[in-house]
Formats: sequence, structure tokens, C-alpha cells
Amino acid sequence: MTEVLAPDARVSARRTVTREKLMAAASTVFAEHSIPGASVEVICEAAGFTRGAFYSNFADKDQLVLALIQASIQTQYAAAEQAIATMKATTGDHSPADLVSIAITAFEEAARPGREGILTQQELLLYAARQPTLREPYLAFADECLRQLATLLADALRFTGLEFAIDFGVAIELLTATHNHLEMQALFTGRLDPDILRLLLLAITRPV
Amino acid sequence: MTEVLAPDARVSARRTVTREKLMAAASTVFAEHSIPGASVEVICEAAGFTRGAFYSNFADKDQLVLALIQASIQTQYAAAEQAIATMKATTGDHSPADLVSIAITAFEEAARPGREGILTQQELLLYAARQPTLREPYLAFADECLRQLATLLADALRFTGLEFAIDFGVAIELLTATHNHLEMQALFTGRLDPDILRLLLLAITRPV
DNA sequence: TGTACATCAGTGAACGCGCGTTCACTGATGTAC
DNA sequence: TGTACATCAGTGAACGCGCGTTCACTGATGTAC
Repeated sequence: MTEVLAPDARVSARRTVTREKLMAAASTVFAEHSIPGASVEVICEAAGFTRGAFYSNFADKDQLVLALIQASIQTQYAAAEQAIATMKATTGDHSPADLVSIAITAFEEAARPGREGILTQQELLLYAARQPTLREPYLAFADECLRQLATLLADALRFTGLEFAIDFGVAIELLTATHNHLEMQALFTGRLDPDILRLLLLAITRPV
Repeated sequence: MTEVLAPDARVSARRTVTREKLMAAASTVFAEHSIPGASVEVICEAAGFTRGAFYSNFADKDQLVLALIQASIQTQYAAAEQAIATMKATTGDHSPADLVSIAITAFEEAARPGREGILTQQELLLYAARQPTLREPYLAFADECLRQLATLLADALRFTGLEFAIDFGVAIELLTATHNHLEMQALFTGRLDPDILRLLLLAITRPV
């Protein structure tokens, strides 16, 4: 991860841009055709390169998938951080429920993946579940994400004067499960109604 | 659906068996290689046939996927019915929480898909989300499933003297979302701990 | 029940296409003086 | 700053393989007398 935060000087800017274009194109093509259904040719066409460029940047297709998974992890980290910042910047008169809702909305806004992003994420998730090499990193990421979210919610709850009526870890899991469920449903209905999240949160909290 | 319940006499038993073998093999291969990554050749090999047999039974690969989706729907219907029957057959002294837990466990037992089944289901779900032709049927199924589950839970709750503290529809959605989340997690951890489901249920119900 | 024929179900070779991957190349970028 | 050369990044033709699909065939099953 260090290399990503502090880019290797030996990698030219041009090369970095090419890599990013290929990854963005791959993300789009994966969403439409699934990972095994997406040919290197089509990805390169979408990115505006020839296949040679692809193999100049990635050893093979699997290495591209791995890079995308790492990028997806980084994006979600950033979204969590953004949400924390937004929440901490919020002041003024808000009911406890409103404050919690603001924090959640901030996270959903920051991470909002759109239809294409949801499909790609699910695709990467299934791929990681199958590939033994990727299972461990993905789990580690999930744990880290839950911890981030826990910090966020703990802060938000302290502001609001609410507390969880159930185990903290279980509460976080229920919230992410529901969030995921809403995203999957959005693939079919086209709409994402976050009301259920709010109802869940109110059901599992109580005044201190 | 009529043809499935009352099998067409013009379709020989031999043919039906071949179809079922091909579908079972496809389910296994889809779990391992995803749908676009599963070649007709490999599916036929796993089923013990040659590729000619495949095209004698299915117009193309997509028709096989469609048949699998329909079969998956039937299986889950059956599981819901089985769970209802089990619950209605349960008598004796049980706490409200226990009774609810028995009903849920019965459903999980009847539907228990195993690692392979979970992967295949997710694969079919993503496929249906992408394929406009399949979106509508899948949604219709989901609605029907939720209605079945609603009946089951309404009965169970009546037995127990509990009632939902939140909207009925929302409660069902939260339960299915959590159930799904547990299945996905099981793909990574290898274990499926249904305790969270029980905790959720207790959190969103109250004595009448 | 036994025989002769018709239909059906699965075989396996063949097809052409598109895929992943390689590599000799060329034009773009960077470096030294 | 300008020129000469070295390195780098992406090109595009070529390869061989495996795929989806077709079809003439054969052995199995069903039917009529």
C-alpha cells in the first residue's frame, strides 16, 4: 500500500495514467460482462489502447483484477474518512435520529457507486470469494472497514445521546448487511430507498 | 410452471434425466468458474455427456441458465413450504423466542445450499440483475418469496405472543438481508453463525 | 411373445471465430553534452 | 538552447488454442402386427 500512497518515482506519470485508464475501462466492462466474460480486447478498446499496452502494464488478467480490488478497497477507505469528516463538521440543533441519519447519508453519498459500481463490486466480491489468494486480503479489508464504521457510529451516537440496545459488533453487521441488501435491490428496481436503514437504526438504539 | 408440475408426456423420462444431469453439472461448474467462465464442454464432461447432447436439450447456454434460475425458484418455494409444515407440526412448551428460532432454523435447514449452492445462487442473481429479460421474473419471485415468509412468520409470531415493533414488510426485508449477509460471509469464513438473525429478531419484536 | 421397422437421443468429428499472449517494431520521452 | 543518442511505452500482426455451434451418424427405445 505504501507504493500507492507515495508513488514510485521509477514509474512514469504517463504509465500511471495508462494503468488508471485501463482499470477504469475494466471496471465498466466487468459490470456489463462479468469478469470471465470481459475480453482483454474489449477492455483495451474501451480504454483507447491496443492489447500490447495491456500486457505492458499487467502480467495478465488476474493481476488487473487484483489491482482493481485494491483500488476498490482504497475508495471505500476514503469514503469512510470523508463521512467521518462530514459528521465532525456538522453542528447545530439536530435530533439524535437526524444526526445519525446525517452520518449515514454522508457515507452513502461519499461511496455512492451507481448501478455500474454496484455490479462491479459484487463481481469483485464473488471473484475474491472463489480465489483462495484473495480471500484473506478481502477479509482483512472488511474487518478494517467495520472498525472504521464503528468509530464513525460511536462518535455519532455520543453526539446524539443514543446507545445501541444490542452488541456493538452485531449492530454494525446488521447495518452493513442492510446497506448491501439495498444496493442489490437497487439493481432490480433502479431505486435505493435508505429508509429501511434509518428504521433499523432506531430499532436497535435507545436513549442513554 | 404448469409443464414442470405436470410433466409433458411427449418428453421422455430419459430426456428429463439427461436435462437434470446437465443442469446439476452446470450448477457445480458455475459455482467454480462463474457463468461466462463455464464452457459447454466442461459442463457436459461433468455430466457425463458430449456436447451434442447439450444442444439436443438446450437451444444455447442462455436457455440453460434460464432453466437453472427457474429450478432455483422452485427449490426455494419448496423450502418455504417445508418450513411452514415443520413449524405447524411443532407443539409443546417453547418460549416465544425459541418458537421463532425453530421456524427460522427449519427454513435454513430446508434451503441449506452449502458453499457451492451459495456461489451458484449469487452467480444467477448477478446474471439476472444484468439480463433485462430476467429482471422481471426474478423480482416477481422475490416478492412471492417474501409473501411466503411473511405468512410463515405471522403464524410463528401468533403462536409465540410476540409482535413486530416495526412495519411488517420492513421486518421481513431486514431478516432476508441479514440472512443473505450471513451466507456471503460464510463464503469467506467457512462458518455460518445464525446468532445474529436471532438477535435481530428479538430486537425488532415485543410482547403483545 | 417375436420380428421389422420408425423414431428418438446422444455421439463425435468438423467448422470458423475470437480469445489470451508474444514480440519485433516505431514513435515519444528523457538525458548528456 | 540545440543536437545525438538511449530508453521507454504503446503498436499491431501473428501464433496456436479452445470455444460455441452444427450435422451426418449410430445405437437405443418405442410401436405395429
